[in-house]
Amino acid sequence: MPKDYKDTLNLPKTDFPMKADLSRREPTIIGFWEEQKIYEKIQGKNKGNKHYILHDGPPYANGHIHIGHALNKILKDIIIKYKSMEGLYSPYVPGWDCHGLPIELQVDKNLGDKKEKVTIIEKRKLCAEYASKFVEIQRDEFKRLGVLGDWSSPYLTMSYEYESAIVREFFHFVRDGYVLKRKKPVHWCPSCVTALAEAEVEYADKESPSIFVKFRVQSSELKDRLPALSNKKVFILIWTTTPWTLPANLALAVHPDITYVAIEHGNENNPPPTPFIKGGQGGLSGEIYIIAEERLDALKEGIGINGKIIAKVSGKELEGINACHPFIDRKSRIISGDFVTVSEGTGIVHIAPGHGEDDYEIGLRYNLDIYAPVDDRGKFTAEVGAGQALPLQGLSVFKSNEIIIEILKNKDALLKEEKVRHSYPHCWRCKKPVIFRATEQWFISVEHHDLRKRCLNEIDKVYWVPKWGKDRIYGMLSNRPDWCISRQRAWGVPIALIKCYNCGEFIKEDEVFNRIIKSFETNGADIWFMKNAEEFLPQGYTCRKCGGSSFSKETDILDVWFDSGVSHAAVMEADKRLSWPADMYLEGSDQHRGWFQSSLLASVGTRGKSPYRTVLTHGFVVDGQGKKMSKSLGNVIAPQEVIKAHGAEILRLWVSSEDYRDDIRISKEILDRLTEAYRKIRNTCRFLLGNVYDFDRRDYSNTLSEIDRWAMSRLQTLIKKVTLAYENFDFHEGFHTLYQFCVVDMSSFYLDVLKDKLYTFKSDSIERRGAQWVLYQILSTITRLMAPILSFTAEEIWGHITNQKSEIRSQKLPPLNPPLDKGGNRGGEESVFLSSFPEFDEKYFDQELESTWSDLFTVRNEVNKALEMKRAERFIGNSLEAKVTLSLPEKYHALLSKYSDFLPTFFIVSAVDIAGEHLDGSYMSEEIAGLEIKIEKAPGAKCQRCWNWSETVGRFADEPDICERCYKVVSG
RNA sequence: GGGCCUAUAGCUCAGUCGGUUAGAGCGCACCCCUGAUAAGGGUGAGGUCAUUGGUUCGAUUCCAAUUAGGCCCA
Repeated sequence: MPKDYKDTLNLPKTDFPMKADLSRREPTIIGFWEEQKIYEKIQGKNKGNKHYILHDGPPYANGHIHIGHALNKILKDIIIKYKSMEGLYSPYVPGWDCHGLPIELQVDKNLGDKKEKVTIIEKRKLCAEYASKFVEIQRDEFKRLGVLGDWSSPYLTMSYEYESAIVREFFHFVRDGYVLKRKKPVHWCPSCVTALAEAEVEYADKESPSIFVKFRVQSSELKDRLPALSNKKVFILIWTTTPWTLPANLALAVHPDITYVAIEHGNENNPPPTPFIKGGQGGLSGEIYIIAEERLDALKEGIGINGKIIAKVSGKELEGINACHPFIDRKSRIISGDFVTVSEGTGIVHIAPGHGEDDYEIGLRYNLDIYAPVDDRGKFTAEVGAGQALPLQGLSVFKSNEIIIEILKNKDALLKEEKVRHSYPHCWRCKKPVIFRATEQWFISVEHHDLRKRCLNEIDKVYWVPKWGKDRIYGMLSNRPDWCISRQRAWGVPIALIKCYNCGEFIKEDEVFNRIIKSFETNGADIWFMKNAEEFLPQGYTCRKCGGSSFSKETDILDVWFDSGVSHAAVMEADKRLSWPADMYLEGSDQHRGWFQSSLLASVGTRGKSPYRTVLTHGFVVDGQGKKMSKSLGNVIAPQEVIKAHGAEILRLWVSSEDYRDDIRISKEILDRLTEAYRKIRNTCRFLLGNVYDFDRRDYSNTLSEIDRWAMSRLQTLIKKVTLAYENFDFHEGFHTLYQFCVVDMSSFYLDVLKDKLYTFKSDSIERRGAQWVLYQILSTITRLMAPILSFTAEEIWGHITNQKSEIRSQKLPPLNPPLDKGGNRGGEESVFLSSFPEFDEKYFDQELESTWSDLFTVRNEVNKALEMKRAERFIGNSLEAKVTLSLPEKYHALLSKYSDFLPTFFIVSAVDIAGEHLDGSYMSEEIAGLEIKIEKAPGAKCQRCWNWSETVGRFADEPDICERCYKVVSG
């Protein structure tokens, strides 16, 4: 039994555990950050430095967080931590969106039958409580992700200050003339007598009439444009399933680019099969119908029209022609809209701007009246029929369908009638069909003072990541209608306007506005619902217009997008911790329509400038197949589950590893891969820690061997790449670069090669100390490079680096200071986040060295292949059993000869020879022409201490099992 | 149906301003080591660069269409 030399070696020592046990350890680290007030210390340290404000978009305070929230907050956290380590003042003030329908609905649901009895104030109180509850829950869930921020004082859109800021900003718009009241169709439940939000509408099957209606076109309208049709009975054909909207018909819409045909019904070559319709007078021979060409076949079959095409015309050419309303003495103009399709109907759409979304939009464009002669209970008003006697007044619209069909028949305007079953909106509460009906709503005009144009200009100045975000919001904003800001709801900030009871004039005086703002500031928006209108006015106030002295309050509330849209003013501008404008807004790509846009409008409208300099958007989280997550598909992955199974750190690593510009995938396999990657990084750091346990922390930078200088240069390259990745928000590139550094440069090469030196050399030898110095630099550097992403692990490692955690050290060593550890210990003893981000150091970067070594690696790879072949033959096991003989081509001969002493270490073999000629039985390289590699057993015997094979083993009588090199160490 | 976007190995990503056999790491297979050990090392097999057309001497790269998927609208 040979002597055991293990105790004479410097094997790695560390109490940094290999097993991360993240889900258990993470809460401890969060506790450490909280107790030590690390976030506050970061802010204190950077206060006064250049700002980098990332303004948090408020998530909705409803429900637990999902994986998309996690993605969003982690991305924000990575940026803020990076910027903070760079020395920028980058506070994180989280916020929540607290008002709005979903919360109100949930509260209604909880109230059940009691809902009708509670007052608005009581309900608002319940809503606030509900929102508070989820603010608490989400706050804990966000903190659990390792996100650092000012969690103790977030901004809430329902706080008094915020609510008063909302009305203040609203008044700003009012004062500048942006705000107007206008009719707009909304979903309306005639049975509950209330407006419904989209979320309150359920789609269910319903039977409706399906009718084809003729609109006569007078010859005079056609003379110039379509002379072929003049002097004939020409009709435009439309199809509808809501006959009751016909009294409100004001136009007919065609698609400008669709081809329409005029078909002469039942000409002599093609007599009509009469009677061919059920329940109508039908088409008469000789009548001409205009329909979309593509609908021709379907309509021949469906409604039996038949005949010769006598004209073809594009939609564009039809535009402007006036048709006659079938039963009201009114023109119905042909207009063109892109929403018209040929998928059903006739390719021509009946337009009632007061009763449809498209109809409304196109109606605005063509300046049509937003006409809806229907009251709150869904009954026709006296207005219906425009002065003509129609038997519709006071009749429910659903019941009037039959009568209207009867009228059409009598007027010979009905071409076909049948019933259809289709999906139709119903009220979620009473389950009855709803209608679309124009009601008075408040708007912010996007044309006033060129608001739209000014916003588009600002979009141009913002830096969009990824860059297509600009096109997206630009397109959306270019086409968006005026901003409808009123909601007929309880849970929100009221449109705090007061109107004269007598003349209807709204008060728009600063004095009144300021009183209201003040009142909201001290009492919250609830006060609006508690006091009379007069109480918000100065004593004895009279209407400036009519002198009236009684007033009423507007009771609609503001769209919640207005709430969050003014956060730039309510938070960034108002909060002492922040500043305006923000350097970054960072949200999912859905916010191009949402927050990015509402914030832009709110800011440009009142400040003339965009509230953000950079907008970064991420995609949505989808499953491993790229499909969206849904309960019904059963492919939902909750962040809470991932945290429980793997730890929040793995979630953070996931966020950093994927390209968030696109949709990002998550699956079991992805998480498994990341867990592996995590272990590799962790173990690399553990090995580094284990090998610097006895480092004396002196400066060895001037005594480095070439391989150490190579490692230092690679480290500089790493710093450069990772920093660039953070700067460009390409976190996944940073992750991949760091990971590959750990795997390729460190684990599989540098650390493997270094073991011999670290373990077997004299512990305080200059060679070993130099290597330790480098390992320390690497450890300190990569820990800080990973900190914004792998925050928990970086902090854990940092504790060991800075000596706080280590029980192994026998003596307290002096801390490392720059330049020994550049940036690592500038007040950063306590937390990695108080240290500085690593900086590229020109001094250690050596491009020439790296490129020389790149050639050496090419040869090394070939040697590995040769060794592997011999291993497969069972000729060798451990590579140290081998001696390598090289025959080299010209190009490599000089290079390798220069490194001949180093080559055994480099290849991790016991001996290397460079031969001048062809070698028998050698491996012939395919990579390098002329390279031959011969593998033989290394001469001598295996040294029991360093495991190298050497002919010097046995020369020392007192230590017969070890080599000369080891003998010197052991006996010295 | 419209706007914006995506598609490179099992996974996550590079790359090609159009030009010889398309890269990396992981995973996988096989092997070695047992002094990073629920670790470490080596070798290898994996891709018609979504499909189909077009431009070009030449396309994974440019263009168009299609398919699949995502967000926002309708």
